[in-house]
Amino acid sequence: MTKTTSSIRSGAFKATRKTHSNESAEDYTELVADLIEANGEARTVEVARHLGISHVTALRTIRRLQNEGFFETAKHKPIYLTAKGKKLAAYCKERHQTILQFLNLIGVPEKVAEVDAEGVEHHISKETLRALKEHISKFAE
Amino acid sequence: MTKTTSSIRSGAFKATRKTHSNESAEDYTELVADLIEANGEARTVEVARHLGISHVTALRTIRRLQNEGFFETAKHKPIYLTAKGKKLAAYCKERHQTILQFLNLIGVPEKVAEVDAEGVEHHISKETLRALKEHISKFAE
DNA sequence: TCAGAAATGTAGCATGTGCTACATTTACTG
DNA sequence: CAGTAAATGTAGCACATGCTACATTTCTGA
Ligand SMILES: [Mn+2]
Ligand SMILES: [Mn+2]
Ligand SMILES: [Mn+2]
Ligand SMILES: [Mn+2]
Repeated sequence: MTKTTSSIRSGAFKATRKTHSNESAEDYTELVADLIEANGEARTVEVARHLGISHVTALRTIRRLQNEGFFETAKHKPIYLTAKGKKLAAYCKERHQTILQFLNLIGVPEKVAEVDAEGVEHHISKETLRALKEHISKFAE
Repeated sequence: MTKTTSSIRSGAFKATRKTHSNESAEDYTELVADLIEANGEARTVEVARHLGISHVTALRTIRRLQNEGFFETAKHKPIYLTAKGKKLAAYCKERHQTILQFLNLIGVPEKVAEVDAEGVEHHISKETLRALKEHISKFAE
């Protein structure tokens, strides 16, 4: 008997891996935008503190994201968002909010909702985001 | 002016990183269980094909998961799930299904739903899963 | 102003996961 | 049962992200 090879759905796994490779960009830009709004500027140590990682890891990742065009920064200077970075941050922040709102709506405890939203957000496509929004308004009638 | 340090929510980021470190275990055990059900056995190449990665990467990861007690296997032999592995696979499969069902309910297109579910699932806590189920039954009245 | 604190940066290490190239073993098929 | 195809395994590379230890620069307050 030859193997049925049960369909092969590698596409979803490939997409998930691609999403993961973009997660830092999403979390870092969103966080940097928040810090700038809250403190007037974003500094590496502060990014590290909020992410719960060492300042060295934050430094290196910020440098990579600068090379990829999300940040602008110089030695011993604060971190600025490029237009590309601002756009990504704004999209992520809005998406993050929508997800939190949804989790809230269906009765997930606040603390848990915050954790789940932080992980889930990166995997929510534009289509699902739209569906979530529509569902929220429909359900909150 | 001293920095406001805008709350510090590093807990959610830490939890997300921990979740990621467990993702392979979840996807691999679920997939291996599926393959055993569909084909009678699970082989490394087949796992690799379904995940869309090289057989070498699959081999190495399966070995790690064996050391962590999810699989049992020997050279040139198929992959078996331990009790621990079976338990994880069953939980993940059920959760995966629930999420797909929910995405379907709110009108996300099939293909997109499959991709989103594959990524999102790992970040859905027991609390959110329960809330999702309740919401599904409430909404599908 | 200037000494100590805070921030930034470098060096070097680890782990997980991705790859190709090549070797060996097992399975299938004529 | 021999020869080929498929599966498995090894070696060795890359990259992202985590860490500590230590060096240097900048900021700050007495
Ligand atoms: Mn996040
Ligand atoms: Mn976020
Ligand atoms: Mn998955
Ligand atoms: Mn899954």
